[in-house]
Amino acid sequence: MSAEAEGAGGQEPLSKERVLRRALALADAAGIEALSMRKLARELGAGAMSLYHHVRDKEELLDGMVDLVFAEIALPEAQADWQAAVRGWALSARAALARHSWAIGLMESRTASGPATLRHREALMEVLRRAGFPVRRAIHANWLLDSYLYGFALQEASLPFAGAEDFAGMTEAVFLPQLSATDYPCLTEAATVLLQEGYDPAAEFAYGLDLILDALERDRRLA
Amino acid sequence: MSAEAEGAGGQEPLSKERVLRRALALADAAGIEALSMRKLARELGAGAMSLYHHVRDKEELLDGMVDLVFAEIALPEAQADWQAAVRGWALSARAALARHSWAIGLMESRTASGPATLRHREALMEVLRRAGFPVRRAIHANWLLDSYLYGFALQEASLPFAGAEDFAGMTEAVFLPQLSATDYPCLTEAATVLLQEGYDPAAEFAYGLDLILDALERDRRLA
DNA sequence: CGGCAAATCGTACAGCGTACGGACGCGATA
DNA sequence: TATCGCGTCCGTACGCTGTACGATTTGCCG
Repeated sequence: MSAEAEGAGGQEPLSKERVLRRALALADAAGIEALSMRKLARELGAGAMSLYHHVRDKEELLDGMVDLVFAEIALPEAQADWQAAVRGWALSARAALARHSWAIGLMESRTASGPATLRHREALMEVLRRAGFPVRRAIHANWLLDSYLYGFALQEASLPFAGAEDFAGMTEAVFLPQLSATDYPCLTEAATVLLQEGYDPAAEFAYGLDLILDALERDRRLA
Repeated sequence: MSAEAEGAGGQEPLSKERVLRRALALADAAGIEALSMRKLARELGAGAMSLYHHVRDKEELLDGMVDLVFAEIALPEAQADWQAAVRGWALSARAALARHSWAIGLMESRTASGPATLRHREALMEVLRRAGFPVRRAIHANWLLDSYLYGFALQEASLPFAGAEDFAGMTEAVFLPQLSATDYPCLTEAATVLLQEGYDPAAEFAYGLDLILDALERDRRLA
């Protein structure tokens, strides 16, 4: 069942790359709290301490995993329409963070950015500068976009359901009864509406993103 | 040095309230990773297992701590100007999350909202509904505002420096050398500008917040 | 073959969350 | 007053964690 089969033994030699990829897979499958050095080593058909020849710490492992997630994000394409470039990048980033929902929670404790993360920050900043944002406004825009992206991912990760089908059942069975309709009228109203119309994280994200992009374009024009 | 002095013994009896407050103080002082049940109990002048009569799990402890932080946030005042109401709430929320920077990282793993958290969500939704947002748009606005708030707090928490004075030294000593100016021209440009002008998280937050509030007001009017 | 460096791993240690069961004090009941 | 139940407290123990240390194995070069 667990993936360490890969033939009969851990033949292919360990490497940072291989360790990181397995760690990512394990976190995806069992959650970040289930990722321990011993379990990871077992999956790789190795002893626990062998991992430390490819990774200084568990911290370094986690750093690498986050950077791997960022490497999945499509870089913003250099094109005439800066809004389209940023939009594509943001949608891709949200999807990646949703695929690996443990990653966003790791970011708070991680202070050093990996190469993939840096490359994205650089590319985004370049798009903004090219679009005509002065440095200072480009910085503001960058903070705003990153904040929205990370915050949305954080909320999405902390939702108690995974897919759209879980949503209906969960809301009806857990949320609404728990919510006193007299204490929280507006929230219950919102929950019932969401229950009827369904809930699509990607669409929700796009809605706010477009609002922000419009606002930034106005900001750019009067710069 | 550690705060368990409080006289000569742990005279005042334990209570969930007291446990939570101490836990919050410990996390503020030593970081969330330093918060263990044993250490917390020692600070309270109690045995480790005594805590479990006031808290089911460490999970429940963390839930309670997060809710305590939310209780520090000023509820949006019901006033004519919905933008001012939301603005005050958001600024207060960002400040609280910055005071307890461990809180935002906890949110990813926490799915159940405490009473203080629920009250804020309800109050914010009520302000939006009263301002004339239809249900669906109010939900969008709520997601957008929460996302920006949480994302900003997350970024602020993951900055490698604490105050404005650390910032200058850190940037000069760590960031810029690490950043190859040829590989990351836009980022180095941004860093040098920030270094000159200084960096104020509260002001940065307000900038993006006002952009969002303007965009939402436009959204509201054409609803 | 010898030898050396890199890679692997067994053992051990301190610390973690917490299950379990016992000890204590206190108000209600007989 | 004696007994009971109950809420609170806590000592001990178990299985797990990250990882320091030193021994062993492996692979390559002469």
